[in-house]
Amino acid sequence: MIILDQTDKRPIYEQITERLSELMLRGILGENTPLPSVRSLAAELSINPNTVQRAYNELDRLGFTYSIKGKGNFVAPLDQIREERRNCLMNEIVKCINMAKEAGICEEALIYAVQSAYGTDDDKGGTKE
Amino acid sequence: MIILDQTDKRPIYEQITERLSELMLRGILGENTPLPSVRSLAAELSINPNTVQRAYNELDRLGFTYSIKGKGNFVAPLDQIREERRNCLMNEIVKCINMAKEAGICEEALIYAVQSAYGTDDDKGGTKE
DNA sequence: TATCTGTATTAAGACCAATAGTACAGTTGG
DNA sequence: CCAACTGTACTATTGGTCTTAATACAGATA
Repeated sequence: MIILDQTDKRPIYEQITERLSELMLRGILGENTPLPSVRSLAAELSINPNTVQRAYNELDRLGFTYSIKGKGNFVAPLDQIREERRNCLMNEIVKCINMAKEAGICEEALIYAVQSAYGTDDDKGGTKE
Repeated sequence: MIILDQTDKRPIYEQITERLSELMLRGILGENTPLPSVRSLAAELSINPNTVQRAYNELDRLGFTYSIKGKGNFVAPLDQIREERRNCLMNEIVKCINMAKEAGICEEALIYAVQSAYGTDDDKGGTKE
């Protein structure tokens, strides 16, 4: 479910947070699904329970999960989270586009990049997936 | 020339590196322009000379500047740097686009964002610049 | 009640950013 | 030549964060 990347320089708790939120955003972990317990995930990853708890705290703070004492941590309803995610991504993309413009990248190159990703360009690439 | 953001959690040397590379990419600091000396910039920013030197090392390593012992640090020829910058930005944008697709953002929204930035959308915004 | 769950706290070690101080090497102008 | 500038290198120390470690307490459940 989770694989830690030792070469990744980011903190372990951040890797866990990112990985789990990714699984939730993709729907692989559905609403109200219980996460592994703090202690069991720590044992599985051979890390300290405190580190797992820190990751879970982050997820809770960000609204990805809710926790019930004595029962566990559970995936929260994520429609609102997904909407925020989209807004956040659009902001990021607008920033990137403006930087691209400033760096001298032409509009057509960006349009083409979008069409390639969505498989709507004339012939190339997007046959798979 | 450089203003440090105390609220910025990134290291000081990174802020300096970013700010100076920005000035160079925009042509505000032209080719072969000498940067402030390690000690003078440190005095100006009220930080340690070692921190400035670390920033200058980064710029040198990235190809933004070249240094001559006893003379100073100078802005490097930047055509190649600009090209690398464009490649880097395009990679970033492709990543963003793919994340957007995965998050459920439609192709049209991205096309519109591009057109808005370049002022080629029908009526909105892009009157200035 | 035993055992699972989450939560909180404190202490210690490792690592990095940054400071401080010193030293050495090359350049330049008087 | 020499004083004063430049870059560069090195060690030591401080402060903060990440992580581990060891407890402790509280709620849920079979």
